[in-house]
This record gives sequence, structure tokens and C-alpha cells, in this order.
Amino acid sequence: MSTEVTHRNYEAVLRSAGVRITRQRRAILQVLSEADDHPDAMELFQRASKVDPSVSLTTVYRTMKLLEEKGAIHRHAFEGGPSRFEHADSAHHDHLIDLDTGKVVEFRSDKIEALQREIARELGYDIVHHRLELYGRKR
Amino acid sequence: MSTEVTHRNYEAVLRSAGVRITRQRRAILQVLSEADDHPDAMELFQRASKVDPSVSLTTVYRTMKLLEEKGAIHRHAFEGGPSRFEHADSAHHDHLIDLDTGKVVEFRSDKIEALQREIARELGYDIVHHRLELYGRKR
DNA sequence: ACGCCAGTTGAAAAGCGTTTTCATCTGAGC
DNA sequence: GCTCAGATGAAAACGCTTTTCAACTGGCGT
Repeated sequence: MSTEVTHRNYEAVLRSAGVRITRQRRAILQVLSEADDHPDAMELFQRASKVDPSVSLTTVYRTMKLLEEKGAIHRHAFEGGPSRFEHADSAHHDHLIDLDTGKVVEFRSDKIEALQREIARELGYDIVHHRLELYGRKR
Repeated sequence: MSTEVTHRNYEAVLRSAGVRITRQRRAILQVLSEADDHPDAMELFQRASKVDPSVSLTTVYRTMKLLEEKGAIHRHAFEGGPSRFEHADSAHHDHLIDLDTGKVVEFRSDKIEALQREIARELGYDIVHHRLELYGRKR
């Protein structure tokens, strides 16, 4: 199923980057492919430890850095907390963070994206990337 | 002139918060009121040190925290760098960061603001605050 | 199968920006 | 001037992340 495929994709990314597929990395990639939330390094470490207790937090950070450089994952530094990671294969979206629960909701607005590009152009710039985060509370 | 007025405003904010106006705070407030950029704590420390060498980095942090709590300044944590501060008295705006120079350009879009509120409402949320940063390069 | 060795590992230390601790000082109301 | 809660600087602690380093191992060649 798709978990398997995604998993293999991560491995393929690393393999084609010329890095070794170790026991620890396999555990981290599995956890990563099974995650449908936005885990931070500590959460990934705890989940991966259950798959393979030999995984260290250091290696989680190293692997995330690798995957980020290869473009396989995205790193988000939401306000006042550690970096959170998510698959890069999904379509672009921004985030709404629930201030009470910490829950992260994804959304997407082509209108806003277009307006951003327009504003940047007026200022004489091309956007390389952006960060749009809404912090709110349930009505 | 306006620098004086702004300076006095900061003092008034602190005074009405029941805190003491010390030599060190006066130096920091002066530097802050003369700044028209987005300095970080280290930059404020260096500028304030010239006004009064007895100012410490610790006190800069403490004073910024105070002013932030009182709503007199805004703190921005742009990607991969220390927090940067700016006066809170200007109208709301977002930021475009020049990836080559680090320069920060302010902009404002009521259309984007309205779309953000609309999106949050559709998701069942009220926005408490948001973060919109464009990272780009000169065309 | 086996050896080799560059790449990888965990543990510990270091890094970085920021906050906290603590003993000493000082602003500002009397 | 006195007084003392509040402020200070220096140093330590903090939280997250990266780096160092000696030991280990994946995966190629044989």
C-alpha cells in the first residue's frame, strides 16, 4: 500500500544521494512514512525507538537534515517550539496552528499565493519561498 | 522632535507598568526609539553600549521582554536567525526578507488579511495573530 | 563468504540564542 | 538622606540542534 511506496521513496532518495541504508535509518524512514501529523525530532525519536531501540536522537536529527537537503521533507519552525517535519510529496499548503491544542491544520489558498507574488513583484522581488502561519482558537 | 516623543512613549509605557526607569533602560529606550530598522538583541546591545557602557546583553533581553509584554514592541523570529524587534506603534504589516542582504522590507495587504480571516472562519477558527513572511531575491 | 574502509553510529560536548539565578546595587517614594 | 522592592551584571542553566570523536558496519570488490 501507499505507506510502503512512500517508504521506498524515502529509501530511493537516500540511495540515489549515495548514502547507506542503515538499520537506524530504516526505522526512522518507516516512522516517517507512517506519520500523518507534524512530528518533531523528539516524537520521531520516541516512535523510531519502538521500531529499533538503537536509534539515537542524534541520528534522527542527522537523517532529517539529510532528507531536508534532498527535498524529501519540509521543516517548519512554528512559534516557540521545536522544528516539525512533514512529507514533501504533498501539494503545497500553509498552516493554521490551534493555540489551545497545538493541533496543526493545513490549508491552501491560490488567491493568497497570487497576491504574494504580486506584492513581491511590485517591490522588485521574486519569491523563493514563504511562510504563512495562522495562530487561532476554535470559534 | 519625533524621536523624543517616541522615546518618552516607551518610558511612559514602562512607568505605567510600575517599573523603574534606570540608566540602562534609558539607554536601551533611546537606541530603540532611534532605530528605524529591525535590530536583534546583540545589535541593540552594541548600540546601547555606546550610549551607556554599563548596559548588559541580559538587560537588553529583559527590557525587550518587558516591552513586548506591554505591547510596545513586536518580536519577529525570521528563519534561521535571532529575534528581531520593531516598534509596535506603526500600522500592522508583514515582511519580505531579502535572502541575499538580509534586508527587511515591510508591506501590507488588506486583501490577504481578509482572505486569512475567511479561511480561518471556514476551518472554524478565529485568528489571534499570524505570521506572513516572503523570502525572496531582487529581480 | 570475507575483508576492507568510507560512511554511520551513539555519547558526550559544544553551539547558539535566550532566560534564570544570585548576590550586589540603586531608583524613587517617604 | 533612608529604605527596600525592584533592577542589575556575571555566570549558570536552558532547550533545541549540530559537531566531535572513537567505535562500528553496510555494501562493494574479490
